[in-house]
Amino acid sequence: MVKDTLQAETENTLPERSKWIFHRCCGAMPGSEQTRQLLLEAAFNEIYEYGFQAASLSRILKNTGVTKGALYYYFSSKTELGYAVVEEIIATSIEEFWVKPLRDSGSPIDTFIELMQKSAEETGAEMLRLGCPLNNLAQEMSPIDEGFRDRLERVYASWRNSIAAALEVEQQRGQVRADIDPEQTAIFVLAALEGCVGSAKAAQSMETLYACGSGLIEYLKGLRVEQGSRS
Amino acid sequence: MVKDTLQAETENTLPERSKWIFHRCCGAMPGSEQTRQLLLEAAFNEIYEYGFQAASLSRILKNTGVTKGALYYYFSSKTELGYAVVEEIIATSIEEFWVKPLRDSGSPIDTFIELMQKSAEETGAEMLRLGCPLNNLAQEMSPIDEGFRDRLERVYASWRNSIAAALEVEQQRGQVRADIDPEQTAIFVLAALEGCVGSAKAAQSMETLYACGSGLIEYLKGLRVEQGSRS
DNA sequence: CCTCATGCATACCGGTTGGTATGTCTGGAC
DNA sequence: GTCCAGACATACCAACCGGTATGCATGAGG
Repeated sequence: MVKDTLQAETENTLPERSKWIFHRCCGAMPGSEQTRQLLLEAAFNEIYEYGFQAASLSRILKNTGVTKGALYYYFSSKTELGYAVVEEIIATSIEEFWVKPLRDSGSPIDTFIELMQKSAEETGAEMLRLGCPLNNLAQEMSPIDEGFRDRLERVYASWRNSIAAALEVEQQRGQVRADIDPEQTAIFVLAALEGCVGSAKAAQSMETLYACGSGLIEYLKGLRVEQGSRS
Repeated sequence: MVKDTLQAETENTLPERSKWIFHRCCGAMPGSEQTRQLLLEAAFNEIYEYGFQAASLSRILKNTGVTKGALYYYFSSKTELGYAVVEEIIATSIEEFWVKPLRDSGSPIDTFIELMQKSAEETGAEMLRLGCPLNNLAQEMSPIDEGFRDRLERVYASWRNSIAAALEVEQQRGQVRADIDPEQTAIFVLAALEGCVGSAKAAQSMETLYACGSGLIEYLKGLRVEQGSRS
């Protein structure tokens, strides 16, 4: 029944949702790469909602209308599917949302603060309920699976480096205090950011998110050189 | 075989580990409360290692030598066992380690920093690998189980309040800047602290833990009123 | 000495899990 | 028309899951 609904006439016809994914992710895709992408997106959602260990392949298959044979044609195991989600969904979305804007920005600290606000606005509700996908996976899987740890840490490193570079740029321009270590500060800023999201999720409270975000923003502004007289 | 090893002669004789737990937790216990406590401790370890959802009752039973009948005699379900772990293991340990020392301290901010260092020294290795038990559970279960969220948030609230109270005390003494809001700052400090532990866990790197901790300590010191001239 | 509740121990259950083996359909090369 | 590989679909599997029903030893109370 589900199958009938999903596979309308020809097998190239996919349900509306998958078409959206199809267009959003990669433009034209050869042959059945759509199926793979569909699975990746569904796996991401499933993992985001339940965590990797509790993520159910059957549920992913039910949600996509894809069968188990197809899944195991593209991914050799649940773990490999998880790895692919990290590398192809999570990594790229962090890259697009944080790393590129920070790299291309004229005043990166302002950009960082704007991205925090943008993130709260755009994905606020989802983030409040489920937290940060990257951090969720890292907390769950880092201690028990090296493969996940490697891949996740690579994403973190890229993110962290983009923050450190931003701080260094502003430092050389004299916009940021000379006595801070950009690398170390970047580590702390990223930790605090993830901590804020996590706290808000734990409390399921938007107020916590804002209170916490304000704290971080104040900290960031405190990194700037004091201008004018004391106050 | 396992059973033979564990139940030596009389059924009051418990393995060495459980005796240690027995003494550590509650002093003399009437009758079979030992079994309950043994289960709680083992369940805590299992949950700490794998998370709640992936925690296996069979593994807990294997590790303790207790049987399923005994477990379900004390706890009506896996979920109730989890709740009990939060209330009787996690809550009390946070209370003992953080809340009481902060409440009884003369200079709470210094005490807080000392507790951070003490925590890194005492449970550093475990914390590096597995993170903070409270935060782990909160991140995993808050979105999907209200019962967990309630109980965990209560622990967080107590912890947070003890930090806010500490800041307020120092503020009234003129040791801490008057322009900060103790409540909001406490939220951020706690978030940053959990963020630091989480980052170190994600990276599985002691350097990250120290770098991150230093960042937080600097932030805390920045809350103090500037003494002497500008510098 | 009998009773009865406490404190377990054992056996079993239906459901779900990740994983696999085999079958089938289809479009393009020749 | 034939062949073959890519792209799935179906059926099945052992392992494990949380949970339950029942059996049984034991010490205290009457």
